[in-house]
Amino acid sequence: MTTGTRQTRPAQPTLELVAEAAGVSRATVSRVVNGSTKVSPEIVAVVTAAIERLNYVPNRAARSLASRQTQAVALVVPEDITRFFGDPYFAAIVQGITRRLDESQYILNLLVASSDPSHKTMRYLRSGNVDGALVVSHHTHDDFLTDIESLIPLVFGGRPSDHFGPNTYYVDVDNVAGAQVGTQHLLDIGRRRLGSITGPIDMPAGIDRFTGFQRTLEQAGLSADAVEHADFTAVSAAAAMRRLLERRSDLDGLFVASDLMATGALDVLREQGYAVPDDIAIVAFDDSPAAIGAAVPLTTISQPSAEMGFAMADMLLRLLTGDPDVPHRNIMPTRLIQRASA
Amino acid sequence: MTTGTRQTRPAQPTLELVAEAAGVSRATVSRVVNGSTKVSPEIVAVVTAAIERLNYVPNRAARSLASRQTQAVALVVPEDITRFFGDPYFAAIVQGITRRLDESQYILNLLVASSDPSHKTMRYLRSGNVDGALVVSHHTHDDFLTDIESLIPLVFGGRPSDHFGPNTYYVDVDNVAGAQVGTQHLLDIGRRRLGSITGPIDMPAGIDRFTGFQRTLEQAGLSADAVEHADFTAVSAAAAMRRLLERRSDLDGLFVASDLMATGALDVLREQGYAVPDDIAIVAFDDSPAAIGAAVPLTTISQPSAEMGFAMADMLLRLLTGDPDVPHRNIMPTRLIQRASA
DNA sequence: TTGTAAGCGTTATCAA
DNA sequence: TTGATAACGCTTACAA
Repeated sequence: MTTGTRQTRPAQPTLELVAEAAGVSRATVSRVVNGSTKVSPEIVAVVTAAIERLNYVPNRAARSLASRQTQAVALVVPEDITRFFGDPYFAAIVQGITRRLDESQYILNLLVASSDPSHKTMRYLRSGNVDGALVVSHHTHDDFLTDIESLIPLVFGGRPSDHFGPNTYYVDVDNVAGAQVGTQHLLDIGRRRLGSITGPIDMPAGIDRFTGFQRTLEQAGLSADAVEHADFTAVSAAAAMRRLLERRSDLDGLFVASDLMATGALDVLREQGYAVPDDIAIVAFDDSPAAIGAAVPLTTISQPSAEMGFAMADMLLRLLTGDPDVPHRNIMPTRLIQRASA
Repeated sequence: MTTGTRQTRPAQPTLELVAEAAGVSRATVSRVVNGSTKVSPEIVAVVTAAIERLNYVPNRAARSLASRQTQAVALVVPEDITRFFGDPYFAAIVQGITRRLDESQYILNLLVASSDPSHKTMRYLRSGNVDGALVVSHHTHDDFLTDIESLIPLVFGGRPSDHFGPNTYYVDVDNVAGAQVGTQHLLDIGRRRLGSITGPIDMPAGIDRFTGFQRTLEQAGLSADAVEHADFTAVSAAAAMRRLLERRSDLDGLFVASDLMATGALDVLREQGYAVPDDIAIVAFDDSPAAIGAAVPLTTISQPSAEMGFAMADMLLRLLTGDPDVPHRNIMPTRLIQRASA
């Protein structure tokens, strides 16, 4: 074959063909393919043989058109690719999701898009491509999903914004409580001049962890004004760290809303000659691989990211079976993991 | 609505409905939706209005059943999720691919699976889910794709194994030449006792980079037996580094087949008290973010990973249009990037 | 238990 | 330029 010869691609065998080869009707083949019990063993054998021989695989478009099901679910991530790949948190979530999905017939379609998500993603979800969707890293202004909610089941990773009603399904941790434990740990080891680098204030996880920090300091009668906001990236956290040090060079403790951000903060601290934890102790959040791999292994609030992904997928799958007793929320535990940074 | 009330989900409007609302035939609506020029402006206006009003979105299953096209392509990655997320190389590739695909109508379906790939992945590809596929991180034993090749266009990232004919499409760099440049650099800065940590020997990229290393040493009349194989992960590279040091504690230069692996090697070297580059100089491969972020910024062979992803997608898209002049290979340039490690 | 036949929501081929 | 009408490949009542 020479370059550019447009290849004639052999058509895949159809149900029709298998039926003919096996000497039965299309309906019977369909029953065999779908594992119906109401087919005699002999016929099953004949049909199965024909399927093998012809190397038959059902056409998904036809199948989903007829059955009104796709056997696929989407994972919607309203972030750009760089953030998606850059934060180990997502890796853990996806891992958990696929672990659950692998035991099912469902396949996963990844929709990672911050740019124009309202359009392409919406279209995708509304075109009947998937039976349901998982949503992580949800921002409060991402209200384009509210319409989708009435079309297909949605499960959120992290409490969704208030655009969504109280009947929304989600898996989360108690971010406020987690942040309180983390901040308290800094107090417990004797730190009193605490600062925080927060997540984005347009995300519940960002807000809640900040709230936990504030609340703990209030209760201790300390000021909580050494705060800078960032967006869960290392770069933004580094910038926040610089701003923080400019305002308050006397900090002795820092609560950072994610491990990845803590690595960014660490870089700046090292660069400016601060020792961690001696000068400044750090407690982070996530307990992702980034925590262990950090220049100073991070004391951090562990959340079971992979298990959360698993639970999300499980919740969605139950929803898809029409299970009437799926609880709307699943709040999973956090715990303090002590390492070198605090 | 109470917990568990099975929600009645509104059906999406169909072509039929739009046609009725606009007072035209289904065929005409279809023409408008697909941007046919042969529709009078007035009718276009009427139909468009009806589409807007009803919030119509075409059903993809029906469309692809009728048109025998899916407007989707797959990215097949025969690795497990952990490796996929762990190596910045994949992030760059995916970024390049989506950059190209975003300018098109096509959507991307990610198939990341090392376990039982022959089954689930095959089935997916053969079920008519996608019009074509991109394959990266291809192992020589991954011969399950050979059947697929006759069904849909395939474009490989990296030269595929010999299971595939000479008419296979792929985007690659000259790994042998790149490795030669890297190894030569170590010689140029006066190192003479060189070792290498290679990629997996079941991957062309692994083999070729090793070949480049060997060839350079041969030409210099030096021995190339201080070699350990790893699998492109940091962990495997760390183990390889330990084995290497056990055999040869007098190395003064090291060529490592990827940045990620170099970070694993660096950890071991630091742990065992070797200074980089003073005791041992290192040249790596990829020029991914891992190279800059490494404990010692890495001198490395840069390959244009994102551009390669872009080129792969572009090649596939051209193939899908039936373009008769798509070249079978696109070999992109590498170059040496000097940083601190050598 | 098996077969017949009517959809599923599009596109595409003809006529008009 | 527009409209019938027949596919596309499968599932699913309904009959037999």
